[in-house]
Amino acid sequence: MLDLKFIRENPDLVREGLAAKNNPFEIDRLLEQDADRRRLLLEVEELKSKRNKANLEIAALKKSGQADDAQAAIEAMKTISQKIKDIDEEVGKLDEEIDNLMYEIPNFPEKDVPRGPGNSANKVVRTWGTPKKHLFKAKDHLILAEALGWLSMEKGSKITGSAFPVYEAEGARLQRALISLMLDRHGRHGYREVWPPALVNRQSMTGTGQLPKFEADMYRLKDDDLFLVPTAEVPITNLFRNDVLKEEDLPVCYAGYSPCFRREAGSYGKDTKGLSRVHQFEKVEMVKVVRTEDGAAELEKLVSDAEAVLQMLELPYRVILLGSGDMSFSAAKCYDLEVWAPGTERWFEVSSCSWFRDFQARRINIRYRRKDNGKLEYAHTLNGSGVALARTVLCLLENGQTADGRVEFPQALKAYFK
RNA sequence: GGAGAGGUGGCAGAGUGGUCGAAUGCGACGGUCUCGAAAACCGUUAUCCGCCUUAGGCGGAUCGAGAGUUCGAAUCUCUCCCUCUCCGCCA
Repeated sequence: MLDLKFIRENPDLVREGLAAKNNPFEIDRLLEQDADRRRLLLEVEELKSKRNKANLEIAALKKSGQADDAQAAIEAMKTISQKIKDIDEEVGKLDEEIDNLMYEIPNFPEKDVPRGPGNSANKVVRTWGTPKKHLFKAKDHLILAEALGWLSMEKGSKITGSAFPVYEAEGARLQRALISLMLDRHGRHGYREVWPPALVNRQSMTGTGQLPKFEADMYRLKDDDLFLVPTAEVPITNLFRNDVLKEEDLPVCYAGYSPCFRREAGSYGKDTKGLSRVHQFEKVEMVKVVRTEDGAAELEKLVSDAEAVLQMLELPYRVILLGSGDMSFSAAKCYDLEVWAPGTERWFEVSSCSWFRDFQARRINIRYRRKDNGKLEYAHTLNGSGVALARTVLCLLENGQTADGRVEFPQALKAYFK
């Protein structure tokens, strides 16, 4: 969430940012409630101050045996106490309303994020490799992999439901190999490997912003009020919930694998062929907690760490800086990595790298202590896929296919097939 | 799943209705002493919010979370969460 004080002091800046994000959130009501709250606070705190003083007097009177005077003071305090209770209740109501609003206000984009509705302002900032064009008629990954016995959507729908892929033989080993390759590469570059739970509680989902707005997109275990993680971002970022880190320990970088579960409610029939949009996929996620002044630079590093994986896999890709209208709720700046799939003949998003500024840290209370003055400060958080398996597998299959229906894997991956 | 114990400041640990934001010890930081260090001694040692303000000051809140009783709650009552021990079950 944003800083209420910041909104109070920079209402125009916030208005512009939210409008650019295609979410013209009405902050006037919020500011009014905030003013009301502070007015009431002033009033009730004065009463509480009075009460605290009276309490001391009552205690002193009782101690010195002046029971009558004490009783009179107690009687006098009854009305004040009642008044405090009433105002507190009002303040409490306002607090709740303000809180609810605060949770619904999206982050505003950085200044250098191109403005525009929807994906209209998205910008390709660089490309790597040349999109492959096979000399033969390229198959799409589904036909290819089903023929090889590596993938079955049908078996998945029999045992679970639609869009739950089953991988077999080389297809299954490919999953395992990719996870290892990615974790190894990130481990060599300073990311601490972590294997988080795939189920998280409501608090964690709220902390990283999936709740309350997107509950319908999540799988939920009703009896325990637990959720299947949509990304390892949730458990890994929440690892730091309520923590106070030392400035010297930043940046902290974690990389972890988790299965990712997405209900994709409302998107039935939209690019649902094969592996392009599934309810369960595997992903290695990178998460960083950094100093406020390092956020921008760390985002660039994060993107290049995700790119490194694609380069190892010899997959041609492009880097897209998302325009203001296409960014997620919590992001301040975001890059997507898209890989060309010559069979399906389109680009697939296999990674999304975001910088949240202190938006997440504020929700979830991740702070760090400054070394020079000992002050506490909200940290900046970032995360990025490094990278998502299902679509990467899709791209590996379609890029690596041969005229006779086999698949040639990149050198770096072969080491993991031994 | 059953039975029991417990959650207090960075840690250990006292506190069962009234000058308790909280004794004491340890740790950390600053200082005295020392060529330097140790020891000893002295001092400091949370966070959030609001108000006035240049520094700074004043006030409020916080003892797992929430609700309640009371003039007044770390202390009493209720609900929830978590941790530990024993038993059962299990990979």
